[in-house]
Amino acid sequence: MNELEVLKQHISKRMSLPEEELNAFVAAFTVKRIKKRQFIIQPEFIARVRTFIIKGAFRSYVVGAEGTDHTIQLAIDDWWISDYSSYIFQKPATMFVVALEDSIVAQIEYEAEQRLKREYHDIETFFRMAAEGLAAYHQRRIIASLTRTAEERYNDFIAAYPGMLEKVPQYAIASYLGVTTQFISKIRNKKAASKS
Amino acid sequence: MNELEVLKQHISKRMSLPEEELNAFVAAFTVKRIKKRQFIIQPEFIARVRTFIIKGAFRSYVVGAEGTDHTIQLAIDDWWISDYSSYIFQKPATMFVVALEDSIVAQIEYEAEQRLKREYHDIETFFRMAAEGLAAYHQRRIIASLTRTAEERYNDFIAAYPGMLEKVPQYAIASYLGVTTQFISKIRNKKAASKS
DNA sequence: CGCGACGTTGATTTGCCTCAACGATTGTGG
DNA sequence: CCACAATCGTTGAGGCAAATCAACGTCGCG
Repeated sequence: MNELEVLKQHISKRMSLPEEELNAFVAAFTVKRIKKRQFIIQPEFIARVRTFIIKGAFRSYVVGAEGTDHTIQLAIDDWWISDYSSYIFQKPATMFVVALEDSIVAQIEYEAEQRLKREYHDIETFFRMAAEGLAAYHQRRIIASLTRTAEERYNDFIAAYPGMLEKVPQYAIASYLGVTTQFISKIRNKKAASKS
Repeated sequence: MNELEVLKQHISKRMSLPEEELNAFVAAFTVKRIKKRQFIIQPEFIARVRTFIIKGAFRSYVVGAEGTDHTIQLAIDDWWISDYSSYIFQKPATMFVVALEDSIVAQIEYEAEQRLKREYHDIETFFRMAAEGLAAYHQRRIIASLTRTAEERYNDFIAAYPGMLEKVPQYAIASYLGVTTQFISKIRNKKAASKS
């Protein structure tokens, strides 16, 4: 039970729901433990659940034609992760989603989510707002990729998500930003040099 | 009235609504004519309306530090356009949105949209699905920018949106794809050469 | 007609990648 | 619990995709 408390607070911070409704919502989730390097989604399979991270870290990525992988999302405590398109449209995934460390998550089945949204107007609203926030977030990332250099994007990233630096390996951040790990490395030691 | 027919069909294609609800929805929109080069959104101002394009073409863009502009969205008949973050969060815009040709649009006020979503569960659902679709669309663009070369992105773009090529000037497409017009030009004449 | 908007072409430059080799951790099987 | 292998990050040399700079052609429109 206790672990779902985190999810409960995540929800009520965003939207005030009547006690009964909040309980019905949270009750639809199942807590699960995921080991480091374990995949929760793989290409070809349909993402049947939406995953909330109670504690831990995940990375979603696609593998390009040349075999290099590209990070689509990085997520730690109190975030959601999935192959979004696969989950929303219930079509085969194109991404991998893997745990970067031993994690605890809460998952809701697609059908259960649909039922809740149908039954409770407020929960429909909750997911509408979540989707809007996600669209806005994606758009900021697009703007950053169009307007900023690799070095600026790295600095923006660590300023915006300081928690990520500790939990997430360098190569994941590099590939999220669309640069090589070597280049990140060069940025870092340039910064270190300029500080002394 | 007649012009709102296009909007009506756009909505009912995505979601079947009871006649009464559909009418209430469409009635909340106002038809407007916008001249080429006219701005419907500018930085600093709050985007108070969501705009559906009945006929025409628009471009939204931000101006980077160095003064060059970067296209965030291109939209033609049967699409929506706005400074999304500004509209959703009712905060000052950071983008320009400008008509690329004389256009006819249908606009809904933020408050009216909120009221409709509160009153009709189905309309809440409509906007939830719209936001999800947008998030998925943005995500595809992010994946393209991470995994594909400029040339591939250009070819993908014209394959996916052939209608854009005719209505939208080259420089707008270039800046949407994150490349220069010169580079697009080189791609095109390379393609022309290989065809002969 | 003349000017501004739009596109083209070629020469040069650059931000970031690739390749390669090497430390420092972390993890794991014997 | 040690040894050896992965995993992860660093450093440097060389290369390339796409940008920048510059000059010119063309169309549409006031």
